[in-house]
Amino acid sequence: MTQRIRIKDIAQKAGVSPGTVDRVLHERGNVSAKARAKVKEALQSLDYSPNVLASILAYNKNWKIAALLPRDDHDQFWSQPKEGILNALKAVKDYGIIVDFFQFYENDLKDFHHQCNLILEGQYEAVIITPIFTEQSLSFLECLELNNTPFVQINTLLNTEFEHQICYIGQDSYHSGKLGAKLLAFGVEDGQKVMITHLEELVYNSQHLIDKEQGFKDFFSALPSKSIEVVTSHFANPYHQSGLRQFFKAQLEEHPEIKGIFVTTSRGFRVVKALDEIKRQDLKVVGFDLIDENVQLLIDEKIDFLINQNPYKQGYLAIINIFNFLIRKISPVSHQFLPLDVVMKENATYYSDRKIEEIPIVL
Amino acid sequence: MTQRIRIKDIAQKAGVSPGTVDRVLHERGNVSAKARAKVKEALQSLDYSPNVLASILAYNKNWKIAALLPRDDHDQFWSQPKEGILNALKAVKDYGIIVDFFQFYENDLKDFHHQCNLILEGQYEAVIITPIFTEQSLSFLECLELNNTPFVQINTLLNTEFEHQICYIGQDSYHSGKLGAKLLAFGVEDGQKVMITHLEELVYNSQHLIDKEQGFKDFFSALPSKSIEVVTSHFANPYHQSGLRQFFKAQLEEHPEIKGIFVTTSRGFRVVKALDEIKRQDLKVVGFDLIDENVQLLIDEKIDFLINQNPYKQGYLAIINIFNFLIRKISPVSHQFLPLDVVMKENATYYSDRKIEEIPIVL
DNA sequence: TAAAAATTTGTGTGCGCACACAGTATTTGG
DNA sequence: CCAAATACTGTGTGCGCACACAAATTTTTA
Repeated sequence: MTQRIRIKDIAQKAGVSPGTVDRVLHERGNVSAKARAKVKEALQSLDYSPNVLASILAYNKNWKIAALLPRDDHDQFWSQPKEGILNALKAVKDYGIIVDFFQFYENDLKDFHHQCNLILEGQYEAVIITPIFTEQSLSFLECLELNNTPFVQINTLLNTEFEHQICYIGQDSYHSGKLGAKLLAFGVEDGQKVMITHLEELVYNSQHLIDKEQGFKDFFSALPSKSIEVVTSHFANPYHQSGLRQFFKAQLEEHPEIKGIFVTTSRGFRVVKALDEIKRQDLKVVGFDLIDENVQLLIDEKIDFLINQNPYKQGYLAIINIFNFLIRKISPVSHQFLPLDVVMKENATYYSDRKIEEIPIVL
Repeated sequence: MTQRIRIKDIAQKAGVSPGTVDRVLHERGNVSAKARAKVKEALQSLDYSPNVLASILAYNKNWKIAALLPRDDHDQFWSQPKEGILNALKAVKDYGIIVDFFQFYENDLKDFHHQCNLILEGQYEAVIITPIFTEQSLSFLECLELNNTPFVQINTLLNTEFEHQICYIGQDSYHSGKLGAKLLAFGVEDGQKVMITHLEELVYNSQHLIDKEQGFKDFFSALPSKSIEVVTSHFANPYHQSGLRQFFKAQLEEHPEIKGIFVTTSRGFRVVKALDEIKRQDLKVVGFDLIDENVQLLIDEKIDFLINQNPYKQGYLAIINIFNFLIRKISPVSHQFLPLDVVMKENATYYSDRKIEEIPIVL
């Protein structure tokens, strides 16, 4: 029964009242130099650390947080950070943390802008943002800077210096591109080609896609053993299946040496579908994200590898970091790169089943 | 500012005193049927959930937990679950959780037995055990059953039914063997051979090694495209480097078709060293665990893949689950299989750097 | 039917901390 | 040198809950 040191114990040791200790701890001033010295010494020698439970209970304050994410009704990927946020919330709700969601249509700049304004009006104490539109996100973050509102970036990193940025949580996109290249290279011989495909509207307004492409290309240009050419392509509307089919047909006719495709978004399953339709099941496919359709194709051996971006964990950690920052006054590591999980048929279930991840919630 | 519902609110709504509500919540009896009904209804309609902070604070009780692990002064692997336990502890120490470590020499049955006895004498409220010796662990767990002491198994699973087992946390060894086989198969052609090597003294008293071997063999016997023979071997003393060299020399001379080696323990780096000494750098090597020596060889491209057993997380989750079980009265999922991480040169740093994992600590 | 016993209910205290306020010591200025 | 201003210090209350104990009510018994 190691007795924990309380403020009262410090006060006794220093020969002052608990109130004085409290003043020193919170730097509220109104403490004589002599008393402060005695208290500081007692704190040191008894190795005091506050009982956070009691502290929070006494604070009796709520913290409002805004979460700006794409809507998850069309794209299963975006339901995962949301789920992570909601689960982390279970862990910290007794600490007074409240989250409001602001979700925008993934291709709708105006909607994004609108949601940003709603957040600015709402007076939040911290913001979680998925800055998938580079320019618009930058101007929003500048507003937050002016408001002294701290924020966390998840999923996509805008690598600008901000005073009030708490941290970035997500993948190292550049290295995920490199890893994708390595995985694709397993099945590709000297002299053959590989293709990198972005299925996205505004590719070059999306930093993470640019970074993935760079990593992918750098891997192949640094390969000593084989010479493999990289074909770059993008297709704006991933929901237009017949267009997608035409697109791949044309690309593959132009480059018959292509043996593998790297899909930089979570739409790998659409690519496989298009390839199926044009009877090209022979190509290696490496994609991103464990959404149901992709995992099924992994099991069916139509996708070779998926790289997991840990979207669930991104949301979870965003809340935890905000909690640490706001309440525990702990400044976290500024760039938190989540693991680049290599998912294949043999280990897929251990990633897509999230039952374990929900357990570690500490109330 | 969503006002949280307190016991006081329930009492008011039900027209009774807070004491009565408390009695209903904790099923302490001494409540009339009428009062109980009113309280239960109020609890339902107001959707009460207790403020755990306040609850724990008022309990003012400590929980003693024993952790039985191999010593970590010879084997870096075992320092990781310990580290996980210590970090989880930071998260829950304010809830009154205290851990004592009992560490035994990894090859010393007597020492194991001795540590078990110390735990039994110590009156612990829960136990974390690494049951690497099957028989001896079973008899220890039976003692815990008699004492009504709940426990968590980590790392190795003894798949027996126990009444007081909280859960198992660790890898699915069988499937990790299968995964290892798949990874090794990338570099092996039809008609060639692969070897599985156990570097351990008491192989067949260690359930996880048996399971890995089975998974490994099952993969190759189910392979439709190629026919690859599996050579099974074990070497008792991993610290005897010259013996190890002799051992591999003999094995590889007997089976010159061997193109890859699967090492079922964390001693892959010793295998590579032995292979280096007999000038066989051409073999593919797949091993386990991100200990420094292994990671270095991964970066040097002398080990092709490592499978991460997440030992840190095992320790971390053990504490969290015990916390949930003892304090929050939540019975967790009985078998928590951690992901089978595929680690290679390109993503190694994202696994071996544990700075992020330490952040999510709540509290 | 009254007293004793058993059952049910309400009140008060403490967990460790944050913060308000009252109380005491020190400094300043006329 | 004394009052007023200022600087410092101690005490008390509440956060929501668990639990002990006192008070009130009902039931049992003679």
